[in-house]
Amino acid sequence: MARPRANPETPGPPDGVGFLLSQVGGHSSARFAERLGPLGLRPAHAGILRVLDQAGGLSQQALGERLGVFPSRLVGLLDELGRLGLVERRDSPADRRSYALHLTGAGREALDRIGRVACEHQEDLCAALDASERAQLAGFLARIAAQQGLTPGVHPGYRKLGDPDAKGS
Amino acid sequence: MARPRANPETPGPPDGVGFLLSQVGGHSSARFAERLGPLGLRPAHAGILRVLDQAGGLSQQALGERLGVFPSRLVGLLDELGRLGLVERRDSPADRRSYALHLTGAGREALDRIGRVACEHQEDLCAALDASERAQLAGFLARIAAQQGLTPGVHPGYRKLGDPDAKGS
DNA sequence: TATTGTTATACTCTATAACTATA
DNA sequence: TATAGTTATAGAGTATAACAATA
Repeated sequence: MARPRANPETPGPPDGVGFLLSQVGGHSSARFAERLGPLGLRPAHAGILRVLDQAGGLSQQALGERLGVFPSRLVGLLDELGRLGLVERRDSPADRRSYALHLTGAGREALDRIGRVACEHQEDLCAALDASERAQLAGFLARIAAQQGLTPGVHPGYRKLGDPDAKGS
Repeated sequence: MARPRANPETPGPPDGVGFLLSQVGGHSSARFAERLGPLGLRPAHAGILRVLDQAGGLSQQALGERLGVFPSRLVGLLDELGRLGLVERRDSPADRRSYALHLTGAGREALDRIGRVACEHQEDLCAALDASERAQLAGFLARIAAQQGLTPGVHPGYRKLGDPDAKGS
């Protein structure tokens, strides 16, 4: 009764910012994953390398908490990174139960390659925008991310269940 | 040898537009899925309802091709939508193998509810931006989507493998 | 013989739970 | 008893392949 709403070119929310963000964001994720494939890595690996580059010596638990990954999942990811020689599980000096995670030299090189891949990716993705527009877009997205409480540099794909900060209801 | 590159506040691509799009886009997808939960629907259902609202009478094959979904996956999704009474599989007049898919009245109502949910979602998501900025953002995203060859209104989450248009290499 | 939709199967990914060893 | 990491198990989701009915 309110309105028929059928077939009116769908002008409302379906083409709104919410959907466009999901759509273009999903495309960006998929394309980045494709570009990472030839390096033998997935996006989850890249995120770990990045964190360890900034904060070497983390334990698996600390790393898992920072990214929002379950410990059991982290085991496999670190196994793969170890097999590729990019990350080392060194014995922790104080506590013999835990490891101190460190990037190897090859790990830092891989991170450089990932950075170049990310640059190419971004270049391709933003081909429709000039430099000033890209800066504006980055500003908008960073503000949204901050207001929504997203952790800088941490992809929500890591977090699957059980937010630690559930104050909403 | 080139550069140490360790710990320099990560100024380069990691905080670039490519990552921000993935991050905020993933967040948008996750939050929208949460908001859809109480309606008993997932984003994939919403996309189907939307297409059928615009193009009623489609066969499952035609719908699958438009969205990039495998036929076998579509069966389950349409079963669920049928069970909820939102979509009807009517007999096709010409070809008795295929169905003609139609939204029911309840399906159109559900689509209205989804529209309201999407509006709330977008409102919450863009709280950091004023109206003019949201319009600019939407413009940027629409231009990127068009240049990247994304189909309007179709989420890349449907497409999992085997692009029909692989002309790149 | 080709096509529409379906069912059956297998595979990937990830969370939950049980377990080992240290503390 | 509690904690770090691991292994084992199970569940969700989805692609591939085999199938029945119709063309």
